[in-house]
Amino acid sequence: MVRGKVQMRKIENPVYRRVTFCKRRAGLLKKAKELSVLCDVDVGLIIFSSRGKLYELSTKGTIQELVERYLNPSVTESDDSINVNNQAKSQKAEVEISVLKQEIEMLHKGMRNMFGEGKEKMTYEQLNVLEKQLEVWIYDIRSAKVKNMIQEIESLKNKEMILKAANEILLQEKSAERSIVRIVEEQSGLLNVSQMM
Amino acid sequence: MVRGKVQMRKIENPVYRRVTFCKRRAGLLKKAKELSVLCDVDVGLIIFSSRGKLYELSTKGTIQELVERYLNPSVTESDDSINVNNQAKSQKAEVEISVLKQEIEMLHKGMRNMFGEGKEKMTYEQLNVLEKQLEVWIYDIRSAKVKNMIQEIESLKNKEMILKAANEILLQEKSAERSIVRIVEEQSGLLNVSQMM
DNA sequence: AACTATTTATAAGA
DNA sequence: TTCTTATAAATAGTT
Repeated sequence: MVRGKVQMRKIENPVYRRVTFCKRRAGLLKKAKELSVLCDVDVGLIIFSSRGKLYELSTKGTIQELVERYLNPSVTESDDSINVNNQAKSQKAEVEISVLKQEIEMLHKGMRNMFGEGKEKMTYEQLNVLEKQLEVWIYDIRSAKVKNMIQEIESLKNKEMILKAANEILLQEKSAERSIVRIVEEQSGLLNVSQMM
Repeated sequence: MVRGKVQMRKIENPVYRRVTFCKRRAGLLKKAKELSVLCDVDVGLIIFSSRGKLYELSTKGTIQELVERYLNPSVTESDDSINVNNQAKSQKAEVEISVLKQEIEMLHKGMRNMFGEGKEKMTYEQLNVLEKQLEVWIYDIRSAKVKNMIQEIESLKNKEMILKAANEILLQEKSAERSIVRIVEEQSGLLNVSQMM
């Protein structure tokens, strides 16, 4: 029988783990079907056991079709820009993902720390004070340091753009001067002027 | 309260149906996560509401990856497929972002609940401990975010240096070519070559 | 796989 | 939506 709450972490004993997997898997599949029937929605569910065995349910078509149905609606772009745009998107997205992951990591850490100790007593008053404090800290971080750094980044990006433009102009001028050299060479009958250097 | 068994068929009243959907969906997602954690398995779950809204969970990578793993155990990237792949990546990333955002939302919710429910418990002593932990937490967030920005700044500074060096080289080459033009002018007896432009 | 003491989910009500 | 609460359902530990 059930004795106390179940700790939400991997069951280490492989026998118990397999039994629990079997029971809960059945329960999950049942619940998924029920949701689909009761609420008239489409549900796809895939479960990979640790040894690669697959259990799946999809209440309409195949799982793949469900996934495609999710992935497809959001794409309407001009043909030309799709590749570039996709790559840019992909990169931006990767950055965003890493930022979000960090944020999650930090939140997890914070939660763990808090739940580790924060079990006993604290007045509502005290909690309010603490919460305010937290908000102030967050505000400080966001508005002060981050702002500064964003400015620096912006300024560097500007510099980069200016330098790139300068480079382009220099390259153009250079090629123009090369043409002059070539013309002069032709007019003066000299060959291999560059050997003079 | 629950009155008698629930009939396993579509709930006709749209209001009840939506409420039930909301509750059972949350339950199903929770159970799916629990199964994943307790039994160390990978779970993918997609739910389409009747109005096309999507709710999804995937405990490892994206749902698409899970599906791919099912359909296509060994996926290697051929040159041809890079574009397609970029698009897929971009979309995958979007899915992942939505997942991460959901997770963050949940964590925030958890935090709020903690503050909301922790009424009138916790001694002053424990409050101090918690305060210290919050400080640590904030510090972590700060250093992580700042680290990211410092990296970006470093990378931009590098770019700047490279561009400056490139500029210098271009300038040198340009002036060298000018010299050549001058020499050629002198040797060929031509004047004001620049007027040719 | 079957049995139950418990926990967990959730339908209905607010 | 969210919360509360009575009841149904799921399931952990045991046999």
